[in-house]
Amino acid sequence: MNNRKVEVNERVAEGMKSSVRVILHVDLNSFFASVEQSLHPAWKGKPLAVAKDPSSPKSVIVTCSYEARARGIYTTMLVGEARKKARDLIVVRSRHDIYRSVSRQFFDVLRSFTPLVEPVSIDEAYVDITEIGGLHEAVLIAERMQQALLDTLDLPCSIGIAPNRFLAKTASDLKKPLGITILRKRDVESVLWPWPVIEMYGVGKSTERKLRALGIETIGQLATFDERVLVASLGRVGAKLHARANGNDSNVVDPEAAEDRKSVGSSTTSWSPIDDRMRLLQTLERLVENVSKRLRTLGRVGYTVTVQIRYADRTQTTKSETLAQPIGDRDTLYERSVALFDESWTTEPVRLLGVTVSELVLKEEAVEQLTFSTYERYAKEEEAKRKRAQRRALKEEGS
DNA sequence: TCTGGGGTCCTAGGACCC
DNA sequence: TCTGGGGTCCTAGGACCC
Repeated sequence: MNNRKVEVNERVAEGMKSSVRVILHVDLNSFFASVEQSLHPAWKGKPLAVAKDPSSPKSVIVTCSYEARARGIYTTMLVGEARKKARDLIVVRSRHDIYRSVSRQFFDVLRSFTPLVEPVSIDEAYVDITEIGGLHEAVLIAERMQQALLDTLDLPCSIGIAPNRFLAKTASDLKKPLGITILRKRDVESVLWPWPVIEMYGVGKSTERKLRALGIETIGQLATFDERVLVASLGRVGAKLHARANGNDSNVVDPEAAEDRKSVGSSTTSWSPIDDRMRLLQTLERLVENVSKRLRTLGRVGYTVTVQIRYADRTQTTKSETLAQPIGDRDTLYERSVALFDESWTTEPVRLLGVTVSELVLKEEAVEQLTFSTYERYAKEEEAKRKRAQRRALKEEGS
């Protein structure tokens, strides 16, 4: 009996009992640097780094080409350090507007294969190809996708093929640049289990520490550990990591997920901490303008404003406020941000200042709500606010 | 190697309502 | 009138990712 037939039968059987899917994770290789190289072909094959301010040695590198990596350059390295390490390094100013627009084209290329595309960040997406081919055509589809991205956008990518998001994501990391890697459920034990837990997507330094306290060092140990103990120690994260270590991930590819942005923010770090209120407010104003502009482009407004302050000693605080009506315009946003800033600033020198607007809604919907149910909501919120203020006053009186 | 800016999701406590 | 349980919203902070 021919193999293909067996495979197809297997697939049908699998599909009937557990709705097995075929998921791709597509990851653009050193995205910003690749965009710059495609716009300046003379830079191809050369060590190239992208930084916010190439003229400042203290600016940090955001991305760099593989040629730069080969010379020991890495993301977050200071421009000054990098130039010392590679004398012939080309450092270019980052141009986020261009990257965002190329990113949209990237997703469009993926959508020309299937609508089941979920963008997850500026340079990566999940694609569910179950309906357009399934497992036995997956490699072919991945190859065509990779070629299409090279042909139309001149961008290299790595693709992971797997039955779920987590494994697809892990697979795309295995071969860079321009890799195509399949990771089956049955490969989990031999491939993933020997790795130290820190290599796993979703495990950072803090979780690594907690896992080590439980005697867990490898993904295999995590997979076979008592899940109840993990949950007791790590909460929901424990259950999620335990599932992943066993190669399981039930999250589906949801094209709508990226549609509703959760927040828009802007922050800036100054090399020498600032303690002058006027200068801090000027910075705040710049941040507010940036956020407001981007909200306008997205056609969104938000209910919650958050101001973030990081002091010279790296301690950090956030102060946020949820409003009765969503805002987005520069003036109101600035006014609320200043109020939040003044409430939380200790007058200590500030290293980082940030403004974020969240609980976003479409502007039209916000207007609709206003004519509809918002009056009610507004009245309720105001009432709650008054009560809160009253209580506060009472408490202060008492003390 | 302690250095950025953009995000998402989770948790926990307090307030409030039913 | 007192007491309790359950659910939701708000806020602050933590962890993680690219």
